[in-house]
Amino acid sequence: MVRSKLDPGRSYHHGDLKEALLKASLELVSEKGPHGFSLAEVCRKAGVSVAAPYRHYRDKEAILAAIAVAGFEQYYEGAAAAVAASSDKTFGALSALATTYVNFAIANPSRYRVMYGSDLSKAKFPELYATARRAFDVVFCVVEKCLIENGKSSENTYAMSVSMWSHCHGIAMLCVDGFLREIAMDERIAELVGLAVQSFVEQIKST
Amino acid sequence: MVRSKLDPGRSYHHGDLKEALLKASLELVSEKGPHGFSLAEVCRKAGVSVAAPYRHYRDKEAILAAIAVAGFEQYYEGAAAAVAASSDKTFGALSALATTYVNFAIANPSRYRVMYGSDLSKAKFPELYATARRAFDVVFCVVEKCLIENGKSSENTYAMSVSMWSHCHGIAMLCVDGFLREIAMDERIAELVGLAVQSFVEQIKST
DNA sequence: ACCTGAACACCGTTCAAGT
DNA sequence: ACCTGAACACCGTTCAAGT
Repeated sequence: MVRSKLDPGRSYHHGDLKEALLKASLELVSEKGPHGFSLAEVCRKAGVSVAAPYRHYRDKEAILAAIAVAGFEQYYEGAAAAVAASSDKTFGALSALATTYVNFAIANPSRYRVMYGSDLSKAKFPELYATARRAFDVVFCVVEKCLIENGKSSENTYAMSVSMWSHCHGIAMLCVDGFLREIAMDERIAELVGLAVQSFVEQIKST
Repeated sequence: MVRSKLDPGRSYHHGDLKEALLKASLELVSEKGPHGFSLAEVCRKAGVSVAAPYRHYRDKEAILAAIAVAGFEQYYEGAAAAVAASSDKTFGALSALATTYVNFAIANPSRYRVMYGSDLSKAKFPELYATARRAFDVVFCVVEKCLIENGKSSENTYAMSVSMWSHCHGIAMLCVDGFLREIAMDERIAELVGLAVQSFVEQIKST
């Protein structure tokens, strides 16, 4: 492969292999799922040797972490947009957010599972948790607004936000792990999200 | 190894290797987690060759399924006992059930992840989903009682039960996957379970 | 600096061969 | 019927060697 030295974006053999590997990884994980995902096949997809990734990522875990970070960022964009697009900034925004959350998981089941189920420690991948935290803050802000606008103390905002997150995460996880498909509820996900939001609303109104 | 022919419980070399492999698998998955779990190491633990398991389990997936089934059964026992021990058979039982659910996950994090995150299809492992369904039925019955005793229609029992399950599952999953530990909420799990139950109660009372 | 080729340890699975 | 030994394809990781 001959490359011009006047082509600054491209390095020796490949030119931004790091990005190409991430792209191939995102594709492969969507195709084969987290369990079928292998670094070797990513390399084949990217057309490089199996040793090539180690110049750009510490190990397989680091690539999974990159997938996870990309996932949280992608979700964050959608979540922020959903809240921004909502005319009602309290319960309406919360409903839009919950729907966005679960829809993201359903649209990207394998990525979603990598995001949460890869045993990626905070010590090794602080960026991952920072990105996840940024995504969580969207819920936090909406919940806080719900509490304040309804004349409630906001001291419980954190716990209430985690509770709402948990509820959506439970729906999303059961769904992507196949436990709602198998128990015959796949076309009623919207109903479940509705119940989650409703129970949250009733809880705020009653306390 | 010499064995008497008068010893009927023990077969050729090992004697109930199937059970021994399951036991070793349960230990190993608890030690190393779902990602560190390997069939080869299970064989080393059980003192047999790597080919030995294939006489008793179709493949690695089948052993994971056996772990999952054992997990759902163990949880089921605890859940049924918790409901039975509760004097209040409606919201009190529901609260006990939710606590039992999340505590099971926290006490057996790796097993819990195998139960839900192993991509075990209903087609290949119908027994797994039958056992999971049995566990779900405990929630279903309690939720039904909650609705009826509070003068509500029970036509929504199924969706409400799945909603409650999702909420607990979300808390449990975020916890075992390390997302509550990292966001500093590990000693407030009971509070989260309390909020989940409370939101459910308010929802029933208000509809 | 970036990538390849070859090597190593490890794993899942199969199959002929042993008891 | 149950298990072993050997084999095969595959994977993650390392490292000397190439450009």
